[in-house]
Amino acid sequence: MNAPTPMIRLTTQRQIILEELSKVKTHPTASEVYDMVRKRLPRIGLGTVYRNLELMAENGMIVKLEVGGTQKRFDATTDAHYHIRCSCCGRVDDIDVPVLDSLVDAASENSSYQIIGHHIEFTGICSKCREEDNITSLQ
Amino acid sequence: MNAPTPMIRLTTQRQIILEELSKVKTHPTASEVYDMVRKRLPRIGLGTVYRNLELMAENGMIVKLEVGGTQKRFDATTDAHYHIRCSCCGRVDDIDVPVLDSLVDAASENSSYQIIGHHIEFTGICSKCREEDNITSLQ
DNA sequence: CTGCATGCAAACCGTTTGCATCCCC
DNA sequence: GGGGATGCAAACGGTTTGCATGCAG
Repeated sequence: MNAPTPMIRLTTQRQIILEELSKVKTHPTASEVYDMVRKRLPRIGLGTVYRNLELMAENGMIVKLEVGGTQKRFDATTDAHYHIRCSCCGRVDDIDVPVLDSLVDAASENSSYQIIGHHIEFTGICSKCREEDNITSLQ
Repeated sequence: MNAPTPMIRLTTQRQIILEELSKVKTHPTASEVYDMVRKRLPRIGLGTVYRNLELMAENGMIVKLEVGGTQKRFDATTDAHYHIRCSCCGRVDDIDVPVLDSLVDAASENSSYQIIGHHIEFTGICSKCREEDNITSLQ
């Protein structure tokens, strides 16, 4: 499952990916991270970005957000918190609602699964899309 | 956004897709639905399945589950309820935890979004995967 | 030095779409 | 009869992977 971290090599690419991800409070997709990183490392490959985001997520350094929409998103903040996704443009923000750890207990009693965790995803329309009354297709 | 339902034509394909989806309590992916339907309509196209699942979701006849994992999943049960996804094999089941409508109010007070709804997704290991101590890569 | 990490490009997989034909209303 | 629906296949977008080379330890 999560191996005892077999020592994670500190390459320039990894440092910069982590730095750039930590800089933003949005929850960028892999290709958004790629764009940010490419400004500092123009020759980096998209594959490297994917490989390292995945690896850092496995090592608990960052979080891979399993949210709706077509693309995975990444978050350098690893404390438990919930998210809200704009049905219109797909952006994801943190939302300040207290974390309900008790839910896991409640769920454990009503399921044959061995429960690991939970996540709440709110959906709504962000203020930007409301301004632009962006009546495009909802994601 | 959601048009006032411009009358949805009752084709054989639609009926059978809906019937097959209603038959199961799992939450099949589009290609799983395709496989089920193909037993009764061998010439149906995968595109037709996608188009109709999408259309029925827009019309509120079924629900498209915006859950983690690589594929979207579909649910013929439209009442609000939460789900649990197996990190090991990706299957999704219903979970019997009371629906917390109050969350939306709490969220509304702490966000600039106009909130539409929410969904809770638990993650865990299903009993089948535990038996097989299926230590494959987690999704 | 040696093996893990990288850049590059091709492959992959789920989903969408264009188009000629079909068939429900 | 006509317009939406279908089957088919090609295109698409996001992600993964194979491979020769590079570089951290």
